Amino acid sequence: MPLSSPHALDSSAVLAWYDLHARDLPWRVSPADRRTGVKPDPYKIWLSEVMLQQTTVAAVKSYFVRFTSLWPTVFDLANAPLDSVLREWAGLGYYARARNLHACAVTVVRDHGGVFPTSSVALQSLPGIGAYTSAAIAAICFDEPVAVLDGNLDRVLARYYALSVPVRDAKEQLRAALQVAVPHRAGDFAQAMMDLGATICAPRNASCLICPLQPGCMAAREGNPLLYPIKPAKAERPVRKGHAFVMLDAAGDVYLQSRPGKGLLAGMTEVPTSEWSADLVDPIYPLPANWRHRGQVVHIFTHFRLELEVWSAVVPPEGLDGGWWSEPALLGGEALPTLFRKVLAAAGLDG
DNA sequence: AATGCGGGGTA
DNA sequence: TACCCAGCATT
Repeated sequence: MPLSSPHALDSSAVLAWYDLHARDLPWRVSPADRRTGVKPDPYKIWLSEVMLQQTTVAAVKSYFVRFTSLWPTVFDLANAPLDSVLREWAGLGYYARARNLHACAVTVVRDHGGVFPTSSVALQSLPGIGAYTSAAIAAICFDEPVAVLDGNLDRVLARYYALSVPVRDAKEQLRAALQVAVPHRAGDFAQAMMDLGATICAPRNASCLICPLQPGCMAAREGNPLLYPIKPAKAERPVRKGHAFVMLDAAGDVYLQSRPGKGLLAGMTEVPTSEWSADLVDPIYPLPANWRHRGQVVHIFTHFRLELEVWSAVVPPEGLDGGWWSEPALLGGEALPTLFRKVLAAAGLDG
């Protein structure tokens, strides 16, 4: 399935569009500043790129500002306790990213004197930095002429070539087609293509009349660009059910514990729960008490839907092991993922 | 090559 | 509701 278009990908047209319409983002050096010699800070580009993995710009902005305020350099982040990094990451999702972020900072300080490697190949050996992120950092910070292929580019290129198969079945062909189009301004080109995908060639709206790539775009020529990219068959989302137990002591403090270091929500904070299974079984309470049903919480993960029945009770402070008691007013500072903030809210706590 | 891994914005 | 987002690590 060769890719074909009567026009090569016109990087000059894309750059000209970017010079006029670049998004203003907290981690970005504008094309105008870039031309005067301003260089992006690799630390901030790296941090933003990790946060942006499978995460929207809107969700990332406040986290990015918070992180750079707390830890302005890679040395600050490397010296921070992992626990505090996980706490600040809480709510952003994909928590392995936070662990890898900290591990990467430690590696850069210990093995590279606090200076990020400048090639995409070297960058990709660092924790949490894969094919996309290594290329993005190398292009944006150092103008390495490398193809930067993310979800936006998948969509833009699938439309440009009217790709008749799902993107995952033609990834390397798309990469090769993009690679030959990378211009001297490799960093601006990468950001331009992503901006184009985010604004003009969007998932549910394609503004072909103002698109700099329209002259060669096969999907635009066909007349229905939203037909692309072709979706692979979707698996349906199973349901898992269980119980969550919110325990309060006489002072009103709530019992919390840490999740295991691997797997779902690894290392994050939770309240005790039952096993999660396809069929709801009767609750087995952690302690005998006057348990009260406080309602149900529904939470959607990528690969399953979770329904938790929320129970609460006042319990004696002994008989529990491995966790700690937290004042309700301090819950905001705990590494609680959104699921357990919902559970606490159902039990009448702010979360 | 396929799977596990969050959460929110948006239509 | 369903989709999709500046993907990576593991198997």
